[in-house]
Amino acid sequence: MGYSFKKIEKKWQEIWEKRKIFRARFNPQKKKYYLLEMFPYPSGRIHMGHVRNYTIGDVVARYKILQGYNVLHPMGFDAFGQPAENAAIKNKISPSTWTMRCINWMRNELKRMGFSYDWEREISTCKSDYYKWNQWIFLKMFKKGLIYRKEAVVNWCADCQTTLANEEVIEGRCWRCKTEVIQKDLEQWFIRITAYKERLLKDLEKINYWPERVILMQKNWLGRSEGVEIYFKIKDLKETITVFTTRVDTIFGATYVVLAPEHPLVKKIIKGKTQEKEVLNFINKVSQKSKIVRTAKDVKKEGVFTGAFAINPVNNEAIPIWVADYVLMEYGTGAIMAVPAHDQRDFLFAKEHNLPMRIVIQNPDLSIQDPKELSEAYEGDGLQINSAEFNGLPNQQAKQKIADWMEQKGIGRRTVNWRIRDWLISRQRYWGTPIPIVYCDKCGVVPVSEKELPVKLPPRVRISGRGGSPLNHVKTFVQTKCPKCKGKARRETDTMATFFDSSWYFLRFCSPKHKTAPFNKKAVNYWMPVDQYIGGIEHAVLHLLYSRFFTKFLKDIRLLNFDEPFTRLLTQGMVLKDGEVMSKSRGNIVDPDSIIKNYGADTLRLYILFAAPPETEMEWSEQGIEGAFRFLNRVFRLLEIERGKNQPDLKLQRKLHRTIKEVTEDIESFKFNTAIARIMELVNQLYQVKDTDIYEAVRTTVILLSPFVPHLAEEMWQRLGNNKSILKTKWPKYDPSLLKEESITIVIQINGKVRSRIEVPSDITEDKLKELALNDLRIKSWIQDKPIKNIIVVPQKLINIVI
RNA sequence: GGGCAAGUGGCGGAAUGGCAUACGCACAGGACUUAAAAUCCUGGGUCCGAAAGGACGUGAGGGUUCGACUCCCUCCUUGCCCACCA
Repeated sequence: MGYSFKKIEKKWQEIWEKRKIFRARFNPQKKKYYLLEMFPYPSGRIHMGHVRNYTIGDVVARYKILQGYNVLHPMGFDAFGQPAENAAIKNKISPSTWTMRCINWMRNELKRMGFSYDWEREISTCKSDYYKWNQWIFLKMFKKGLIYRKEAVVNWCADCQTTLANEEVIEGRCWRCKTEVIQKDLEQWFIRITAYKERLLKDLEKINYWPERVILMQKNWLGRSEGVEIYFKIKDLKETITVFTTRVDTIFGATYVVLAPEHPLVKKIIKGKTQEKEVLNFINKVSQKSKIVRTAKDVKKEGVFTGAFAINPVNNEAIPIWVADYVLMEYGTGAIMAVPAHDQRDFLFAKEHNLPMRIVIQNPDLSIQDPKELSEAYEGDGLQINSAEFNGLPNQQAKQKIADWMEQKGIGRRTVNWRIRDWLISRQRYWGTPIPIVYCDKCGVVPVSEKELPVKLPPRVRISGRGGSPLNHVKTFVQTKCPKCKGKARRETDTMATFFDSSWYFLRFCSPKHKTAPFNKKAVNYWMPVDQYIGGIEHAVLHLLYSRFFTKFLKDIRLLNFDEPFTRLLTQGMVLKDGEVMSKSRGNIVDPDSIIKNYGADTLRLYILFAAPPETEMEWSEQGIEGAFRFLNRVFRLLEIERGKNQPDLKLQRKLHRTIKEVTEDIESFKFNTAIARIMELVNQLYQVKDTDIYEAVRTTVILLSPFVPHLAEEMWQRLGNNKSILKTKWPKYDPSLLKEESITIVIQINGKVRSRIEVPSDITEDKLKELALNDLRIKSWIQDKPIKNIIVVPQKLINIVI
């Protein structure tokens, strides 16, 4: 029952489409607003997370349209990727057919939600007119030396049969299938994102409207840390071990050195030593372990002595060199100086293997001098001891002095270490952008020339899911001519990681059909940067960091005139059911389609916006849906209330204008839940007034509601006698003179507790107010004859009498 | 282990130094109806009290303030992010 949402929603969706109401036109005369939501992977069905994300965006888009902005609000599909291959194997259809089917299905679902997209700008990354430009950008980066191929220890997912970027390894597991990731030695393509690390860090300061925690996550991911590189000569060998430390103040306490098992010097220093075999066995054992086992908390740190010694350059002491699994090749130099008295990990390892300790920083609370008395490492500040000429200095000062001294003597150097690695982008997969590279026996690695783009993905490829890149088996693809010497050559068969595709799609939306470049420069410099970006927190590092990097690169090759792509970012909260994230594996999914069918898109939109503020998690409730539906019916019935004779009284006028003010401010600050609550209050009041002409009030209410429930608003708008779309009207303005009440309730407190309330004219003087308060009967009986110490008056609000 | 959020009625949530619990859900009562649904109206933190009214009350404890859900300190719980990061 209820209003006929099915008919109404269909009707307006057709009208919007027919009248091309959301078509965005390039127009430098008009102030632009680029609103973007993260485009979906076309899995086939939209889920509540999508609905929430896109509804939030749609409110902003429609609000900005009513504010008179030239709004760009596009949608597309992040269509390459592995699930399509898995589906292809399972359903015996090609990834392409499967993906296109999913896209069609999803586009329909999105349209049924009534979102204000300019569908003429739709893009799919799996189409060659899109991925051609992936290849083009790849070649530009290649030319600038930002793309290289090298053999490296890489993350390998045995289940997906492909490599993974560091960013795609979550807690030691594949981000997609959760299989434990192992390390493999492979030749792979990398993007030198590290060349941009300083700018990626520094420009975070320019970003003022992102959630603080996203900025922080990016900072942590870049992981800049200042320290000192120290050179340890190896005794009886012409080699040097370089270690990195942030605690150079503890150098005099270094009692051994540890190399990562993968460290290239290990094999050299054990050669011919009695320990050689034992060390090799140990290295072998460690390499068998997956990353998740190796970094597990409760696992004991293991290691072996190499038989070799290193010379501590500050005191020429010979200290033993160990190999241990707690030192990682990926971080720093893959070698550390161990200071067991002042580093808990070194402490535990030293205890386990009976290695010596030396205290060099005095703990001010605990004057232990004998390391045997230590129960744990002391990592705090204190005065230097056992540190030669630096004794007695506070360690933070000593840090600087020791670094200066080491630099002078050439035994160390200040340096900055970063956590971020270069970005591994090759995947041994079919459903992705072919890497535009050719291998020629004569000329070596040769980039495909721009004119030959796109290197098209061949259709009808057998995908087994096993045994490396499927493109390897496609002769017509692999066999090609060398772009340089025209001789026989072989194509690269790896494809690009799909994060490459999504790192610049927001630029393509500005001119999606542009033929001669990835985007039209004029269009992109008009629409960009994205004014408001909306999506999930899960992309806080991966996608957002890569997109920032692409933008900076494209600026450097003079295609863009800005270097940050997203001005504002909103990360929406997840949709929960029974306190848990909605997911297939938990079986607690609510299908948006069934809600649309039973209550309509407007009800779904209203509920999802009203249930919680956009940034926090929201709990799904079927009863909440009922409530939203009931409210919309109540709104719709406003049309049936007969027009009364009386003009709206001041009370209603004031309510109306206060509501305009509050709703406007709430939308601006993304407090949609309270914006809707304010409108509900207004509607409640419209039902209270009797025999009054509420036409104007209803008209305004409908506009205020239109960003949230656009179909219902359009229908009511039309029935109120308007023949143009409500989107062609203007957002209402409030009359400031109507915000002031003529009488207000003042709270009277005694010692901070509410004891009485009085109604007074709003322009009352302070003295008059005090007098009224003190003469209030209830207050009088509270005060009696107690002395009044103080009276605090908060204008328009309260008066506090201290006795 | 480090960092960042958050903790308010039976439930979702509101209030960011000034009336705690707006708005909605659920619940209860009433009106309409032959009846039900729908709709409309009313009620509601807890405890004491017949009532008027009072006491207590925003995870726990302390502090600042005339006044604290809000600011500060300590702790507890939950969530998220990072993590043998040298």
